[in-house]
Formats: sequence, C-alpha cells, structure tokens
Amino acid sequence: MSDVAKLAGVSVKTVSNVVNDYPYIREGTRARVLDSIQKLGYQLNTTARGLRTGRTGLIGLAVPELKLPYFAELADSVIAEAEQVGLTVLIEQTNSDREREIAVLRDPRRRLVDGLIFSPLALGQDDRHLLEVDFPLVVLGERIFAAAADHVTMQNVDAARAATEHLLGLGRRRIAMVGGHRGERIGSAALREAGYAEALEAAGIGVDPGLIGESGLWHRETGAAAIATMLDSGTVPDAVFALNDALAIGVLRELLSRGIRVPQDVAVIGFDDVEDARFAYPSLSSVSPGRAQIARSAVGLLHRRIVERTAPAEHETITAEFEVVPRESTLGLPARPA
Amino acid sequence: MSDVAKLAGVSVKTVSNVVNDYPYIREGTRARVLDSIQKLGYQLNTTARGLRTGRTGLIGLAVPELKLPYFAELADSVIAEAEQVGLTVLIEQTNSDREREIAVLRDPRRRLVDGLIFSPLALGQDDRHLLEVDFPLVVLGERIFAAAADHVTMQNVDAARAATEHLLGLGRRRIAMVGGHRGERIGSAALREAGYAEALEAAGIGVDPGLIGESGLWHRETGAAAIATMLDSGTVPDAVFALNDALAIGVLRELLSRGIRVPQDVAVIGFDDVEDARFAYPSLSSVSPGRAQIARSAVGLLHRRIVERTAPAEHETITAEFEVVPRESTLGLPARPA
DNA sequence: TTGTATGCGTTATCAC
DNA sequence: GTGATAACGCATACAA
Repeated sequence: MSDVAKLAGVSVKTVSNVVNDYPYIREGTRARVLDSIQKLGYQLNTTARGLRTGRTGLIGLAVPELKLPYFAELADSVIAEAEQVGLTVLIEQTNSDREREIAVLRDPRRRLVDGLIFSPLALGQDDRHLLEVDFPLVVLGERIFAAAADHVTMQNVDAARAATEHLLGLGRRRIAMVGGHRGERIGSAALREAGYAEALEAAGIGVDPGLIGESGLWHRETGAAAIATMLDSGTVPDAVFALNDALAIGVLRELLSRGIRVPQDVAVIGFDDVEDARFAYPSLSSVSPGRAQIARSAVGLLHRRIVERTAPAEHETITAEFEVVPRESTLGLPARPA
Repeated sequence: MSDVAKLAGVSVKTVSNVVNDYPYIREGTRARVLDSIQKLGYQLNTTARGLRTGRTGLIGLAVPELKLPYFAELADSVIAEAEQVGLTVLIEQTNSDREREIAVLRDPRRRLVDGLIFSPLALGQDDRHLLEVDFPLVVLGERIFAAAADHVTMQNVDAARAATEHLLGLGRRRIAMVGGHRGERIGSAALREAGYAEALEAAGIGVDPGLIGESGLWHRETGAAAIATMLDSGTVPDAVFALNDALAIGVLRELLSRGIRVPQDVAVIGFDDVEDARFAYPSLSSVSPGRAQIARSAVGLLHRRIVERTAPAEHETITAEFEVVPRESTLGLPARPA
C-alpha cells in the first residue's frame, strides 16, 4: 500500500480511503491511486484489514451434510447471497452429530468468522442455552427456538397442510404420510405431521395411524423401507405425502418396483423441491419451502447484526413463503405417443 | 495473550510457544500457561497470526457447482481431508463460467487462502499459461495439463475401458455411449470415449457412430435426451455406458418410461459412483473414480507446497485408482417374491 | 528454556 | 480532502 501511495504521490491513508470507497476524495486523486494500484498489481491484504477492523468478512455456515441435496442447494444459495453483500462463506459439516453441533457453537472457527448461520439437526429445545453466544448467530429450522438468537424458518405446518390439500383436491382420501418421528414434539417432522393432520381433519377424514410411516432419517432408503412396510402390512394408500423429497424418491422407487402406477394408483408429493425432484420419473410434486428466501433472510439478518456490532435488544424470526409445486407424480404423465 | 502471560507469570513469548506446541518448555510452565488460558477463556486470534506468519490456514476449493452431486461429495471429502491436516476449506463456485474460472486463478480470495484446489470445466489446454500463479495450486481433472502446476487426475481411459469391458463381459455387443463431446480432444469426455473405443476394438467390435449420444452438459436431462434421440432414430443398443452418473440416471428414466427393461433389454453403467447411484431404481452400476483418494492427494499435495513455501523444482501428477462397482442396472434385480 | 524488541499491512484518530 | 502516526495481536530474531 505504501508503494502505491508513493507512486500516486499520496499517503497510505489516502490509498486506504480509495480502497474503502471513502466518499470525500477528489476525483483526480482517486484516479491516480486506482491507476497506481493497477500498475503495481496491488492486492489488499485481507488479513491485515481483519486484524485492524476486527472483522474478517467471513461467515460460517454449519450444516449436517453437504452431500444431502437440500443442504448442498442451501449452501449454494447462501454463498450466492453472501457474495451480494461482500461476505465469504466457510462451510462446516456437523454430520448431525450432537457433539459437533455443540462444538460449532462453542468454538466455531471462532475469531475467524464474523458470524454463523447454523442449521441444527441434533440439538433440541433443551439445548437452547447453548445459543447464548457472544457472536452474531442466525439459527435455521425448527429444532430450537430461543429468545437469544435470530431465527429463519419455513412455514412447516401450513406448507404440509397445503401439500395434503393438494392430494385431497385430486380426490385422494387414503393419504399416507412417510417420515414421521413418533413422539417428537419439536422439529420439522412434528410440524409437518401437524399440518398433514389439520388438512385431513378439515376434510372430515381422521388420521389413520396405519397410514403413517415412521423413519428417523429422511433418506431415500428409509422412504422406500417405510412404504414397503406399510404395503406389506396390507395397507394400501391412494396417495403419499413424504416429509422430504429424498423420502419421496424412495417411495417412488418402491412403488414402481412393485408395479404400482404413479400417480394413477398412488399419487406422491414430497417436500423441499430439490433438483432431484424435477428429474425423477415421474417428476416429483413437492413443496418449495422458499430456500432462496431463507438464504437471503439469513444472510441479510446476519449481515445486519455484524454491521451493527452491538447485541440487539430483540431477536428476530423470519418465516419464508412456501409454494406447492405440482408435477407428474400427482398430476400424471403427459400422454406419450406410442 | 499478555493477560494470560501475566496470570501465568511468564512472557507472551512463552504463551505463544505453548500455543504453538513448541517442544522445549518445562512441563510446569506449560501447565501454568494452559491453566491461565483456560481460566481466562483465551482464544488465539487467528487473524493476527495470519498477518504475522503470512499464512491463514485456509485453502480454497473452486468447483463448478456444489449442487452437482459429484462436486458436493468431492467437497465433502476435501473438507474432511483438510481437517486432518489442520486446514479449513473455503468453497468457491465458478458455475463452469470461463470468466469466473479465470477470476478464481487471477484473484481468488487471494491473500486470504494459502492455496487453491481448482477443478476447471471451462478452461482448456490453451489456457494453461493461466496456471502459472504465485501461490500453491493443485489442478483437478483432465482439461488442462501444465508443467506449471500440480495435478490430481483419475484414470479416465482405463476406467472407461473397464466399464465397457464389464458390459462386454455380460455378453453385450451393441454398447452405446452417452455424453460424448464431438470433436473435443481434451477433457474427461474425450478420454472416456477413448477407453470405450479401446475396449470395443479389443473385443473385435468397431465403434458405431450411431451408438454415440452427444451431450455437452452431463446432467440427468441431457442423458435422457441423448438416449431418446438414439432410440427415436431406430438405433437400439443392448447396453449403455454413460460418461457420468447423472447422464446414466437420465438414461435409466428414459428407458423405463418407454417400457424397456433394465438390465434385461439394456444394461446401464455410469461413472462417478455418486450416492444417487446406489439409490436409483434399479441401482446403478458405476465406476468409482477414487474420489476419496483424489481428495486426499490434492489436500496432501497442496499442504506440502504450502509448508515448503518455496516454488517446487518439479510439479507432480497423482493418478487415483478406480474401481468398477457393479449393481442391479447391469447384474439384474434380485428375485422379488410376488 | 524463556524474555525483549520489532514489524507484519491495514485502519482509526486527529491534525492540518 | 489529505497526511502522520499509533495501534490491532501475534510470531520471529536474538539475547539472556
């Protein structure tokens, strides 16, 4: 920087001002400085700036697993949003491991990131004291709610109700649900199940426990297993609401492999609207939980907290908009000329 | 740090030594220092250390798109390997955009990362001068080879030959290939096509141009489109070698939706062995390109270069081992009791 | 085995 | 509008 200053015939402070878009600089000066920067190929040392300002321009994103399509897509969106506001994202994987989730909060790449976007999967409401940290934190999802942190969530109940209503609207009556977590009262599973139940009851249909397939992990294989168990027990639904798309794809496979037609015999809808869904065969109807909006809100909120630098009087909760995205797995395949 | 020193009754230098595992410290001193650190809840300021040492402990990983399963899984592996050697990974997405790939090389989060693992998709051999950078760089893939950088690749030709031989070994003779890049002489497409051709020729079967489906992008949809075009033109293969798993899954869908049985009528094998493959229906045979080894090699190599600090006399190329992973899409579905 | 002094490249302060 | 100078928190010589 001092070389640039010398070449431009100004002080380092002026160079710094130019680099930081300080408004009160004579145009000529700015041009000269910019020119010198160009000539010398000067690059700002982010580390030194970080030392001086106490900020690094880095934010952490802690997710269970990048390999899960939903989180890969979330990371994608967060990175894009962060870039908009000049932040860089450091991804940390917790593998849904309780210890690692705690570690991320206690000592994330602390002193390396300015704040953290945290998507927990193992921690629960009892752990909410862990969210009382001394750095900006935005929590995603529905596992923990605490006055101590900002929150970005989706409308799990309403979205699940809408998905179920979509199936009801097609005339389906024996609507199974796959991915339930028996006995849980928090988290996405419980909320989505609540929405499912609401829709059924509003339609004058009760919840049939035999139509609820449990599966702790929401993976393709567990989805396939859950529907297989249900069918093997003699219970045959005319529609399935899977609590996420991975489960739904598992369900799809299992149905097809048994010669059950989708959606003629059984309509299927998932949740998350990951890219997989568009390319499944038949393409999978799903609920888009507003991933882009979630990413934008989370980054925006965190950014604000970082800039404010002072602990907020009140924490915020932002809820994203959802949308039902009907595709072939409920509407049917387009007629194909033989 | 000076607070810790004061409490422990030593100098900051001693604290620094302890924190950095400097070996020659009296045990009692170390214990006192560690104790003070604990008491004060002191955390090392990574930024200040970075300023002083010129290293940040961060490495960049530039990939086309995190949403593509292969790259999500690669990132996963790289993050895990980097953690082993105390490095943190900063992911950058290029979106296979030429300009962004150039930007990543010219000015990555430069001065923020100690080195870069770069997986190009748009740059080609003519751009190899861009690889002459003044920071440690490990290039992945087969698009560019340059004496100026370290390289980690997979055995594209051999692996493709093995995949094709697997199909030949099952008695298939009209083996289609999907994902070709007509006219290209570099990159994965050209190499894998070469392996495919080698296997066919060794078996005394020539390459039938009608059995080669082109598709620039290796996505599910392009795979489906390529095989559809081939079938519509009246060409019916008895096996398909798709140049990656996404293409293969597209092929699978298209075949199934036409009522063509896999593998009885057409066997299908992919390349990459992503998790999708295991859960496809039928599960997809594939070639595992040694992703874990690629990640380990890339991180190891980069780490060495960073530690060495001096430009290496010679650059290295490491080639990962591959493995054919046969599954239902070539071996057949297990008998299912009706 | 430990301490002292110095500087890494930037921004903040305050003077001009 | 711009400049001089002191931090930021640490590691490195070198001395002791």
